Amino acid sequence: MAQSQELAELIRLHRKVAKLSRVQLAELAEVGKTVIYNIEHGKESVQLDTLQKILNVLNIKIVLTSPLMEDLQNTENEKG
Amino acid sequence: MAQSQELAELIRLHRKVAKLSRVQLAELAEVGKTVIYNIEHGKESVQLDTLQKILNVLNIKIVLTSPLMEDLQNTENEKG
DNA sequence: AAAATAATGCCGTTATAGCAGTAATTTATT
DNA sequence: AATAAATTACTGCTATAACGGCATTATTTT
Repeated sequence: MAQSQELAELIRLHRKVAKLSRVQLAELAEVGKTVIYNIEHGKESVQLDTLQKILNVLNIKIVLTSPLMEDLQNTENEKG
Repeated sequence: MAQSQELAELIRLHRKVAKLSRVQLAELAEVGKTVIYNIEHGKESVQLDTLQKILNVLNIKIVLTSPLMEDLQNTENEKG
């Protein structure tokens, strides 16, 4: 996934496009403003659930993929 | 993304398929075994970077998507 | 089936993520 | 261009994620 720097800019970009200040985003996401500050300053060490709250507000989805999951997906579709 | 329960089973499934014990996975991922134990027991509160280490070993990718990103992607491809 | 080996479960401790508050800086208003 | 308003930066504090160690349970070997 995104390196810390990328995550930082991803969040920042989405926040800016949404015309939100950090405090506003923090309030909407129901997290402290420090988290957003930290993330945007390249700190990769964020709780998954905290990040999720922020991503939800910004309409960003986390998708997990793997060869195994794709295989299972395919097998699922081939049944018949 | 996956709820905690789903993440738990996602990790467990991949670990099992890879024939790894928690301790082995922990060592490969260079994290404590407690983290894996916690995740597999449905604890959503995990550090992103810690989770990343585990997912790397299990060959699971985190992908972030959003309408905005897709728009930018499209605009990028339409240049010409 | 006993012994040995391995895996899982759980606990006390420690480092730190996330918190609210305040200072500094930037932007908007008159 | 002052003043006000808003945003960002930084700080000390607290709750807890992650750690290793030990106990328990499961699996394998003889």
